[in-house]
Amino acid sequence: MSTWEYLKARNRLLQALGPHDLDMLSGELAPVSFKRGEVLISPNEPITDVYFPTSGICSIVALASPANRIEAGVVGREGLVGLAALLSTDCTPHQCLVQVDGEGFRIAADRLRALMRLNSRLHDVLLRYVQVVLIQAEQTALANGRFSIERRLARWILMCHDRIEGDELNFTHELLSIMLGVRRPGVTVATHVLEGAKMIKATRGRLTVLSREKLEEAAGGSYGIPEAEYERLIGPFRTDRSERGDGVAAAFRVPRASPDLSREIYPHVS
Amino acid sequence: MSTWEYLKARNRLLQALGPHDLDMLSGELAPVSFKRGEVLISPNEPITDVYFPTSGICSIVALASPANRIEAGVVGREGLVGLAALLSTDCTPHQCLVQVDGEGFRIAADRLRALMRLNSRLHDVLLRYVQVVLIQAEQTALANGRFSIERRLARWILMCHDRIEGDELNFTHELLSIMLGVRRPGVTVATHVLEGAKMIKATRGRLTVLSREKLEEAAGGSYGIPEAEYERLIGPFRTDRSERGDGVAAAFRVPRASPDLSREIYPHVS
DNA sequence: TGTCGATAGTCGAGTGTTCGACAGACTGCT
DNA sequence: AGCAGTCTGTCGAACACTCGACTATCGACA
Repeated sequence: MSTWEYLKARNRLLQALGPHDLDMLSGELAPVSFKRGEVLISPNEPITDVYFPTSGICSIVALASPANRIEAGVVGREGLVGLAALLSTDCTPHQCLVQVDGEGFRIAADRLRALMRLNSRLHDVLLRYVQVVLIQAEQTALANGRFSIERRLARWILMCHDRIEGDELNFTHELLSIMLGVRRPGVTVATHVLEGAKMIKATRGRLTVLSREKLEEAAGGSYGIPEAEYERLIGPFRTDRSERGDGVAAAFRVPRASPDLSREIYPHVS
Repeated sequence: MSTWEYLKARNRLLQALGPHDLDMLSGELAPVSFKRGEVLISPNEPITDVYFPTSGICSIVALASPANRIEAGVVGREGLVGLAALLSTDCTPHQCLVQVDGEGFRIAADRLRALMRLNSRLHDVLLRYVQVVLIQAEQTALANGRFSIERRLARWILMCHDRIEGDELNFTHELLSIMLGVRRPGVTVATHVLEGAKMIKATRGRLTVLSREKLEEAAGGSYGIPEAEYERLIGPFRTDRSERGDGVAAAFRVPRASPDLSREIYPHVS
């Protein structure tokens, strides 16, 4: 099995297919990389490709007007970008943009649809993921309506932390404020509270997670439901920080996608 | 064609299938009626049946705890209840309950899934509806995060008005406050503003729409995107108040589902 | 080493919403 | 006609968040 094959299975949806069904898809998948700020899906423009990230984070941004926008969902290596293409649709009014640099695989939307018709395992896994995204959006509606900035910030940090390796998130308050749909100084204040409680450490443009447990408490129930649903329907969700093989079957153990960060997180590897 | 056949096509998804594909489904559909307060889908309980309403309104309620809940979506005769069943899933953490009495048709979830595999038209229409619901949830996240009670109330009234016949909605402020996720007196105040601007008339437990145009203005861009997506992907959306046949092909013109309201809205029928 | 742009922190005033509590008004029932 | 329960309207205080404006700080680069 080539290095590409290993890397493909870093995306948890592709991993969930298992070796046999992934094989079927494999020829269609082309490696890509994502840069922060890149727009993967533009509102009301045809979706030609679907992306399966193996690292990095993308945001689904709902917008009513350019000034009125808010994040409605987060996608990382557990998911895919271009969901509308699975739903017999060619485009969507929302946007999907890259928040954290990463890599992944691209497949032509019409090819993926064709394969879904042929392969029921693929069909099932991807539709289950749709269910998770739907629940994530609904939970975001709940959080936005009923939780304070502080709790929503804790929730957001947890959701991003689930999708990265290591504990460092490179986000400015400005960016956070856009995603949460609040004012920038509001984020500054909320950050201080979380920092004061030793949940995170914040430095200029960077945010380090110190205690997930405390953050989950701070999120006050706004975090966890879509994540649990993912685990129930698809499989293990978070980036595992304690083990090497990510809990993947031996045949699917993969080298790290970002070797430059490797020493920091897994000091004794390589 | 029997009266049941006419009634089935009152659901806009079934209507969108067209006579031929609806025929395929028809034997599986059993008539049901919904009463306000009924819970059609309970959190984390198996979804055995999917419902296609022909009248009435249901809410998709997102909840983190019994006290923390908010409406994340609205379903009427344009949609279906039990979406998770289409997504290779047996249950969902959210709730679906009846807000306005109505009628519709029930089909066993596994039968519907089987038919979706056989009939690509059915498959497409239903997945497109999933896309609309997803966008609705994302827009709700946006509205909850960035719009005032007043705008959200206007949005909510419009969404319900789209799904009923006539202009009267029987909702208490208490109920509205739960759906919008705000305090009850907040709804009272917002109602007064809309009433003062002659957008609605409010009496005890009842709310009459006077001007959709003004309401759409008051909603300030928070209304319309999922509705437009529905029309683009599936077909006409709103309950048409100006015509008799609802714009449906002659073969699908139907008698009203709720004969008791009939005279009020269609005075010369029957 | 100094400059400059980007990021973070702070302030007082104003607004929208909650909170707790209660008073009034409508409606169905007896 | 009277009562009970539900629904609506209102109050002052507290709070969360916004708004506009400004300052402080960091860090890259000259």
